[in-house]
Amino acid sequence: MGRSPCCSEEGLNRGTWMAEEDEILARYVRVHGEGNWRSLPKRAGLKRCGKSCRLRWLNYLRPNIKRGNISEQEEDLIVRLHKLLGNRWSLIAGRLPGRTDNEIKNYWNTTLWKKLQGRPLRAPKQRKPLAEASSQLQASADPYERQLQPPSGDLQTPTSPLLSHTPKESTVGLGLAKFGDVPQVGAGDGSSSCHWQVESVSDEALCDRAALMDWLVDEGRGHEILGDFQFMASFLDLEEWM
DNA sequence: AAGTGCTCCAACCGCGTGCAG
DNA sequence: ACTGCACGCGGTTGGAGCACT
Repeated sequence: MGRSPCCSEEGLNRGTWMAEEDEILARYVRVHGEGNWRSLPKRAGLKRCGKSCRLRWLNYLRPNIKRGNISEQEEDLIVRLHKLLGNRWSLIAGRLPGRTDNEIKNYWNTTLWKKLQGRPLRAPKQRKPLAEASSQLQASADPYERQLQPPSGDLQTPTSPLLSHTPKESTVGLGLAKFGDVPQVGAGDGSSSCHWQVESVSDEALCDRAALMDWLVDEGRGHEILGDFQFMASFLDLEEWM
């Protein structure tokens, strides 16, 4: 509905974040937690709009953000998830701990897309060290402050029933959770119809959803399903139906 | 060394959705 | 039912830095 004007206020900083701004934001969120982004800048004393603060926190200052080049394993997962989910970067990022949707989107648009099209790639640019602010944060002993990690390739194990926790994805997750057992794809007649069994929504079912996602992403089966987007369509229909 | 073009990625923008009143 | 706010998402942009000439 009504879109609130954002970043229209005069006198707000734009563009690259300064070290001091990072520090103020990180300290504020550490103390007060995430949320209330709109009022955050005023309360924290930042000359930024809430949106900008939220983005900076989520994409850069949040603890456990994984910096560094995307590993082969991560890349492979991105490709397969993209086949499955399309440009739903936040969902894809939900399967790659420490990676942000923005990062994955950028990686896709710059590197993977070209790779898949067989276009030559320039040698991967070494990420420059974080901005000064971040290196200051990095040096801190505060456990809340960002932890820089090399790409570990240690992908998320499906302990969480949902891919992420935003309301939108929760809805998708819930929708899928209504369907219990892993679907059987490919009825043998060449079609890729799916056979679902409707179950009531329960915690158990929600957990099955994680298993389902793993099953989808799993080597071989992923391709089997993804060769035909009928399966994905089921997801979307389901989403609307919810 | 200087100029130019290209790449990458942080940040911005606009829109959709959920929710409270 | 309607309105407005807050937030999240995906697409796009702009500039810093690199490669190439």
